[in-house]
Amino acid sequence: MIDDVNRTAGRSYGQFCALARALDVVGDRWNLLIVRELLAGPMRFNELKSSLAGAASNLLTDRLRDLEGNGVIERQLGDVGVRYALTSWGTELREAMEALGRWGAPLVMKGRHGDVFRARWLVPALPGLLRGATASPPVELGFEVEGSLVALRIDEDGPRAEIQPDERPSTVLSADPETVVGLAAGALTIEDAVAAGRPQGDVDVLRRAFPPGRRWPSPRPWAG
Amino acid sequence: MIDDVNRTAGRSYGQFCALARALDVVGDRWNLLIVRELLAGPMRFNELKSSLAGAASNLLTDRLRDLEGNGVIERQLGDVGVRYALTSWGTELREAMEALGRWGAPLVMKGRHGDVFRARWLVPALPGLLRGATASPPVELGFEVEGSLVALRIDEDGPRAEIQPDERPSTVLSADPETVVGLAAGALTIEDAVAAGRPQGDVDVLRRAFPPGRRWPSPRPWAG
DNA sequence: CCGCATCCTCATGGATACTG
DNA sequence: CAGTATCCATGAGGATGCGG
Repeated sequence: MIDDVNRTAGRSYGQFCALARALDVVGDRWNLLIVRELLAGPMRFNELKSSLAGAASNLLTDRLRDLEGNGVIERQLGDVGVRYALTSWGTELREAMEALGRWGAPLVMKGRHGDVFRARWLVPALPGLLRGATASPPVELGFEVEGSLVALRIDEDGPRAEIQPDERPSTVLSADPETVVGLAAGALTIEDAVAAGRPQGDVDVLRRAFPPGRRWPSPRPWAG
Repeated sequence: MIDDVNRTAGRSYGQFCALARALDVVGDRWNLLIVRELLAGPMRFNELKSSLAGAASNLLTDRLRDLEGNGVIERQLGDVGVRYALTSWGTELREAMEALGRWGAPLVMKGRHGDVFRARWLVPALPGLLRGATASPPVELGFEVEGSLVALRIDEDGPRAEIQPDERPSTVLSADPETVVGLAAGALTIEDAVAAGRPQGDVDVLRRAFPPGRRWPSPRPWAG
């Protein structure tokens, strides 16, 4: 408790550059993963802690304070306790994070190597990886992964996802994380995913959401 | 030299998620700033070192090795020595970095507080902040900042920038970093920038590149 | 000069335990 | 539930050395 002043966010790069300033705010370890969690909705401290296994509670506290002080997240004091939520400015990180996720998609194609998984992470990931997809009339479907349901809706405005929706879509694909992530990343076709999972409802709805022919924009030398 | 094996890139988040995997590769401190430097063209080690003042040389070496091992950058052994350049996959980070820069733009609007500046940083920043702008016929202009010339071309495909172009555009605005960065970030109008700088050539060319009415997509609570 | 490698110091991150 | 307190390992940052 010696000096808690000037505890903003680690060390600044000291550069007059928008990217460097952004990294001063969200570049520290765990910060963008906290934002990813909150992109699916507000969370309690212990929810964050359990979802971000590996982050110590003190570190999580530090990061939440930093992000709050910088206007990225806010503490909501409800009658049930403290909830953390993105501010409107924090929500605008979605575009950058979706772009980073698309860039990293080839890395998840190389398989899961004992990594942990949370269905909540699909909420920003699915729309990000399906960026540009539109459908009219809209397509509504769901993925059931490890007991959690993620709803995906594609309409004229593009794709959106939601965790634990109020009503269950009539078409749901139950599958394991490898299948759903691989499908979203383009490593699997919808036929692969349907074969590997347990489809419920109209398989043609799934085919509309994941038409064939999606390809990586450029070859990946290390993909072998 | 005890154990140099498994020195990939710091500590992995251990999450089966494209964003987390991406951050495993480029999330370490300085990594994205190295990529930003190389987005403007290949660089020598000492160029990187001087442009990224504050990064120790050993750390820079570590990061360059990591990025090379992960396929983001490559070492080019020319007759003049070693040059570092982005791979094609590394170049694809541009979209994510432009998005992060747009998100961080409000932070540079709050002014330069003794931060260092390099004209090279404008090369990814200007197109990122002008994203979506098109012009036909194309607009070509330049900014002269601290002795360096940055050319900006906007055509039907959008904006592109280049450091130290082969030929000097006929319209060039000489100004200080605050003016150019503020203009790009939307904090200044082109009239402000022209008044603060020394325009050479056709001011209407500048007006075409920076039409009035650019606004932030949402209010910034902390902007005061 | 260029391209690092070594050494040292201290701030930061991470794990465990504990408390209001 | 929501954090503190404490301790330790690691990584960042600065200075310097050194072969080519």
